[in-house]
Amino acid sequence: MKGISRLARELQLSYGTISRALNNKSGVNAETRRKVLEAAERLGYEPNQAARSLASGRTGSVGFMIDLDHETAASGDNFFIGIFDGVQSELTPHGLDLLVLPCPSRQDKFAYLDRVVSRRLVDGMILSGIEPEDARIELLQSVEMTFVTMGRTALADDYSWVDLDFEGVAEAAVDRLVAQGHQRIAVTVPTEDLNFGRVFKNAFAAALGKHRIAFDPELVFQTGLGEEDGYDIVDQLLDRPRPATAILLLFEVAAIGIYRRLAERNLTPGVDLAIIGFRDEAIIRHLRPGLTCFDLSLHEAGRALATALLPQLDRPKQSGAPVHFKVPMEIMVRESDGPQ
Amino acid sequence: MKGISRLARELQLSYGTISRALNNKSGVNAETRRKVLEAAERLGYEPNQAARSLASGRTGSVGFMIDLDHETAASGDNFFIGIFDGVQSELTPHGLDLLVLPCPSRQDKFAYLDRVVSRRLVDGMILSGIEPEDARIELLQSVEMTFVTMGRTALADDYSWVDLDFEGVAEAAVDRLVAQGHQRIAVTVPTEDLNFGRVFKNAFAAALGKHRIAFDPELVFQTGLGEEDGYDIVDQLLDRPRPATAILLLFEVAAIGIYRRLAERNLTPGVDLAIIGFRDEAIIRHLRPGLTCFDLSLHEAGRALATALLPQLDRPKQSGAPVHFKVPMEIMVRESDGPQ
DNA sequence: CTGAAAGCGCTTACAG
DNA sequence: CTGAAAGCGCTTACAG
Repeated sequence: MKGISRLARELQLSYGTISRALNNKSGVNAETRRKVLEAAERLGYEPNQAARSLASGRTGSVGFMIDLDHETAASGDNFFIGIFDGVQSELTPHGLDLLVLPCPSRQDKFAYLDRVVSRRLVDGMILSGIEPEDARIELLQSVEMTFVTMGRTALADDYSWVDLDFEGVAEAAVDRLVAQGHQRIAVTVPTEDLNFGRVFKNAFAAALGKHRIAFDPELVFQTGLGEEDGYDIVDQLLDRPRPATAILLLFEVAAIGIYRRLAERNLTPGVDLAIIGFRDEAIIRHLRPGLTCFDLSLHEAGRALATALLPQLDRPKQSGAPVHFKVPMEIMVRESDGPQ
Repeated sequence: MKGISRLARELQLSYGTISRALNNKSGVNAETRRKVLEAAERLGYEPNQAARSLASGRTGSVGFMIDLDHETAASGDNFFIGIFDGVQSELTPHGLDLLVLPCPSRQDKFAYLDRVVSRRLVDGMILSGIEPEDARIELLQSVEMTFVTMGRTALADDYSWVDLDFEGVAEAAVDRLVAQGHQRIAVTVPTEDLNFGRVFKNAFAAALGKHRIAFDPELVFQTGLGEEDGYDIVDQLLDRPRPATAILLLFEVAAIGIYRRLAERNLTPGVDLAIIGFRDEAIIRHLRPGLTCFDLSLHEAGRALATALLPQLDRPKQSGAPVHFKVPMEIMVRESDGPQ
């Protein structure tokens, strides 16, 4: 005698009434509901999720797909931890669980997602590591599964996404550097086929354009995400006919490598090269002079993802207008970006 | 007409036969099986997981519970990414999925797990962030859910665990430092109530004992996991009646802070203070002089977790002897731990 | 080797 | 407001 039948016998009520009471459906006597809830609590009853899913067609959970691929994972670290927490904070009150679905590094992302979706493991999906043309989006659209992405594709229009405000970052950084007299501003973007590199580059070019500064492709460096990538770039920045006087980074730890190489060359950040970093993470806070970079709330990003997902989850199909939310990033001025 | 019934009509076979063919059960004609598999492939059939779970009592997935708590999460980052990949590599061939279950920072870990277990979301669990006395273990034992832990409790005997070889680390590091003339060796352990701090401290005391060096509690520093915690410790190490001459770390990034503070005091790692770090992560590889630390395979750790879990998953109850596996950590000698 | 049928533990129209 | 019953899509003894 297990599950709901145990409650039914204990309470002398039908399955239906118990189910309705437990699920907060209308049309249950308040006193009956109280009794059911009390008995459930007392007997430690939790509904069997498989049975519930099969009967209702809903799993009560949301999947968050991440890559276990090395390059992206390296930057992922604490990034996703913060996001997950934000997502949960919005999901839990709605009785929804978050299931993180790690796609093995060896496995094809599309095939992995296809299987998750076909097996009906979750009611909705959150995708990350978005590529400029990401087939996963069409997959989810074709099977009518509710989803939202962390990051956007090149044609970011007909679905909901949340992304960092790369445009805002590019503009704030360029505005500030130009105001300080810089004209030769370099940027780093990922070598990967990740779309945010493209977004950022475009935004950067636009920000330069606003100040009537020509965009120089030679000052765009496609690099990995590591500390060593920052290290390697310094000589390329400085030892050229027209050296860069400033650099804007998309990865946290690259700044550490830049500082190190500058130190080796007896140069000073903010004096010999203006540097603006990306996220204000613990790992870069010890740099001296302090690294000017951007503050953002991962928790807010997570909440935004859940918030975009929830209405669609409640009433699928009636999609409404897609949500496009850019998580604001606020510049934190320190000492690494002095005048030219 | 969906799911298995579509196949049934297409093939003119009963549900039972199709199910048996799909699930690789014995007693199906080879030709029949081939036809079923072909049709399933062609029609893109994937069994509904809820129905399958309800009927079979097995979910086909393994849960990996992680904390979203800040302190532990900070170190977690790439650590877990590597482990997940190792776990998957063993699970996938068995048709099992890995579901990462992030416990929100605000939520009680026991209650979170209790709910997961009661709802029968997974067939087996992997636990991390193990405390010296971790009630979650008794919970899983009492409901007879298969599990293995990443890390061990104080009484690590009647269940399977995989842990880093803290004993090996302590011994190798102490042996090496003592051989170089060090007698005043300090260590950092987590302030948290995480058991690995305890394990490491005991192993460290034992390693000292082997060399007949008294264990001095004043040289054990309970600190956070951050770079700044390393920074803060340097003065405490050196500005005391009998200064420490060496330090052994449990966290990767603490070394960065130690280097920084030493540089400020015009002291050199490996000359004025011997330092042995923990994991050989990208983030510490740029340190000069190079940080002596330990190499380990996260992938192997993940594989060990899955390997310990799989036999129990196949035949529950017939537990067999619990697996206790320590992931070897090999010392990588660089320049930060010179003679006294 | 294959089929018919019960059953897994819930939810949800449908009556009353 | 409550009960009786069908049904969600599979698996698995049980016959044959």
